[in-house]
Amino acid sequence: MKQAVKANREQQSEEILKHNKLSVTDSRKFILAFFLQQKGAISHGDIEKKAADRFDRVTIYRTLQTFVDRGLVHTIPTADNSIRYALCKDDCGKGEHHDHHIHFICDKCRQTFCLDDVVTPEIRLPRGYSAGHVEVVVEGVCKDCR
Amino acid sequence: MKQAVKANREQQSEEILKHNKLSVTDSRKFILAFFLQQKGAISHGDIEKKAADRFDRVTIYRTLQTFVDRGLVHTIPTADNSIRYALCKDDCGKGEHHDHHIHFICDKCRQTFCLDDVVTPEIRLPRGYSAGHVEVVVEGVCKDCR
DNA sequence: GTAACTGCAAAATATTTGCATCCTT
DNA sequence: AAGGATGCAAATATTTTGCAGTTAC
Repeated sequence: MKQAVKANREQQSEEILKHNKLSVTDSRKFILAFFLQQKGAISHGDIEKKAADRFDRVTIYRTLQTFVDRGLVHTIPTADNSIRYALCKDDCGKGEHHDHHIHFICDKCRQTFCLDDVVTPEIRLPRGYSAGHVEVVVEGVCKDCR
Repeated sequence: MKQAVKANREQQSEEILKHNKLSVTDSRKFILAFFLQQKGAISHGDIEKKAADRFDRVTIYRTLQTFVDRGLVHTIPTADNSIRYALCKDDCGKGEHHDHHIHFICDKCRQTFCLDDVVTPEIRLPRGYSAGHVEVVVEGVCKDCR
């Protein structure tokens, strides 16, 4: 059963790659499957821990960059200089992300989640400013940790 | 006249340091005066460029850390792994920041501003989540660049 | 005088780049 | 076969740590 789930993720990864016109390689499949497996967002370090023996650190950098460039994955800014990455649910076009959900970082488990159902609020800016992307990051305690 | 303004910032820096029970040293005065002079938020690199010949890089790291710890300055997360720092307007207590303004990053000039008048909105979280700090970062074009 | 701060050296960590080789299409 | 992806080595950049000397109070 578990095998089946894993196999499913692998297949799903492959489809996502093809759909985005990226060549299907081991590292891309692996990293994408890891994203699918995770509930939350992951960092470069998380991937490295999981795959250090299988892929080069540099490959992970390049793969993540490719995913971000192609709109498969978006970054979540944090205050501690450790960028996290999460799968885009919608079809984000090349170079243009249009996720409008907020992000949640749990103070207890330190996991980062995309709250897909919570839409970023309208922000009223002072005269003269025009808004593009709005990023909301909430820190608190997640439903599993309370 | 310019001299007077500068001298004023120096004096102001000294007062802030004393008020926060920090010893008054050259590097702290300099960095604090730099914050006062800036409209926007600054990065470690900005300070280093300005003061590389006067202070050690390590001193800048430690000074910034001290300021954050003591609540003089808060950090602004960015998506490109380059933390920015800005003065706290309110009296933030040791270890506890309570700024509730949003941050704005200009796509043109790449400056980061604290929009002190724009209050962070209430966010309605899904059942089970409890919110602590809410960070809002808006990207767009600032009033000087449009 | 004492505790705290700084500079310097060095270690540890993180990220980027060039290039030869291998793999996907 | 051709272009793209990977691994490896090395260059760069960033951040942390230890310690000895200096400074603020």
